Amino acid sequence: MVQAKLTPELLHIIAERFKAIGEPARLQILNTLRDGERTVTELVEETGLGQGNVSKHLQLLHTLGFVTRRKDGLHVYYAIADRSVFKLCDIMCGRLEAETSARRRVLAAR
Amino acid sequence: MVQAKLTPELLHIIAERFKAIGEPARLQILNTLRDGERTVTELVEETGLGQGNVSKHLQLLHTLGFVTRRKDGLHVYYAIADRSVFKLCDIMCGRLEAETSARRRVLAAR
DNA sequence: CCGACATATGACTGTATGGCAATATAGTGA
DNA sequence: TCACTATATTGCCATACAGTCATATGTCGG
Repeated sequence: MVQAKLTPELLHIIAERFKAIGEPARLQILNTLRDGERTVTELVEETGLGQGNVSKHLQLLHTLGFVTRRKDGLHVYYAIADRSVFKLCDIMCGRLEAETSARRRVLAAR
Repeated sequence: MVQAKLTPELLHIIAERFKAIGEPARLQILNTLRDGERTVTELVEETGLGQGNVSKHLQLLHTLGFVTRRKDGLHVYYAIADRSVFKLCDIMCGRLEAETSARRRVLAAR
């Protein structure tokens, strides 16, 4: 949150996007797309999620700008729209590691 | 998501934390804490949220490591635990701006 | 001890949402 | 046109959760 004016509307928009990636299935989909675009069927196979479920998640991810979508005949390809989403995840993982380290230090001090 | 092994468990833990900040009220609380620790009452006044509501959100934010908590007599002070949460928000805002710019470019090309 | 104050917590309600099953829709080739 | 395939969509159900209200709990000072 840059020191810009935080209107309730902006808070809502930001929160909405965090909520989108606050779902394991959607994170899994994004991670699967990490090394290249995929069709829905491929995502279904690689994630083990149901087809209808994947489709629903993709719709939301597309609507909120997390993935791009292109159609080629029968096939629809989805890909990561902006790789900064992985930066978000990296930061969150870093926090987790820092927390874990802090916990280990507490235990070691006993 | 660093190229580390992404177990379902890790996905869940990461998602849980994104979900925590995927709620406008909690973002508002974090933003209010941005320039210094506050008591619950101060947060209630400054956010306009209900006391019970604020308390509940704080409990979750504390449990997930977003805020620290210290007690001083009658008062409990909450503060930001790790300022990287604002880095998360900055990145998300940056994405929004990029999206908005891209949209303006599309419109201008008409 | 009691009253005031600050905070946490429990119960309830209404709304949102993930996952599933079924079906609709779109595209292709024979 | 029809059958097949890929994908999107709809409706339903169970669960999660935000917000509210009331109450419980802890602290302090007279």
